Amino acid sequence: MSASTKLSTAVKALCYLANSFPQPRSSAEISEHIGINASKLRKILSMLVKNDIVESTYGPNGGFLIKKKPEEIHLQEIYCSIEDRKAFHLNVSSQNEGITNESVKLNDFFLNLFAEVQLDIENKMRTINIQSILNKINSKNN
Amino acid sequence: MSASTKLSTAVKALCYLANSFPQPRSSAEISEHIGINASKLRKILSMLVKNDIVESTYGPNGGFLIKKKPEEIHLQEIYCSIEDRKAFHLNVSSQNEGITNESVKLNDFFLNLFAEVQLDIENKMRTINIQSILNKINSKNN
DNA sequence: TTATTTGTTACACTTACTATAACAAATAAA
DNA sequence: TTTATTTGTTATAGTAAGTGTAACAAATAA
Repeated sequence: MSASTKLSTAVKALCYLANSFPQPRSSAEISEHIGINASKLRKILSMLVKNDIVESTYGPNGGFLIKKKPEEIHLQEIYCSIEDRKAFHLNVSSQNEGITNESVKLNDFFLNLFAEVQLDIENKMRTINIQSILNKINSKNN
Repeated sequence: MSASTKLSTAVKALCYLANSFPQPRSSAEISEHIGINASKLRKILSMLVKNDIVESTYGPNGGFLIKKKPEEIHLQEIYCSIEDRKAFHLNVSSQNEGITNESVKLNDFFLNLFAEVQLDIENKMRTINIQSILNKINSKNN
């Protein structure tokens, strides 16, 4: 599952949980609502639980409950919770043996460039939160 | 080969060709210099040839020659030459059957967001050209 | 005619992804 | 205490994608 797909799945689940609050929803309910396998969804949600964005209760009438206010949950925070590798996964070819000094410098150049792009993306994601997404979704009524 | 690895490989080759001008270099020479398989390199360079960034001559003493001035070759142009899919490959989960209207709207939201990020990256890549990279590489003399 | 070089295809190998199943751990309700 | 339910995690079988290299036709200079 790609990083961006995971992110959009997490956001769909969080929007559903935000609208359901304070009613807990099981992985079965959520997965049916947003169209994804329940087991896969639990993997994603369990990471949101570890990062205190969502709380879970076991057993009958249990499920997942949103733990923070929608306007306090930013895309960046969600992304960091579900993905350990850096956003959007940029590589540089780096063979460490027998390459020229020029190649090493170019590798550094690209690592810096990709780090900058990374930071731009993170800053953009920080400006977006679940509440603003909900507003955007609801404002268009077609 | 990931998009970003391809890009850095192409740039390494172009820097080498810029410094070699007007001496053509064979794929064997370039691949040895930058540390990559010659066959793979030819695949990348053949795309630069099709986009008039590099020219190639067959036969003895043939090889690849840079065709434009280093300051006129932008990262964005290189990227478009070697990659058909959009930069950095962002996905949105989109099952078309049995999903809610809410999910559809969220998919649209993410497609728009990723398109914006895409544009930001492209604009950044347009500000960088081979000459500016060569300058940066040479300015640090460690 | 020969040697060389590009451009492209093929292929075997490995790695990664995907979707689902299965089940232990936890817990509410009966 | 027992049962039903739900999470969290592991396993697994199947598919897809990436990797590195080889092979060879097309082109061309010597």
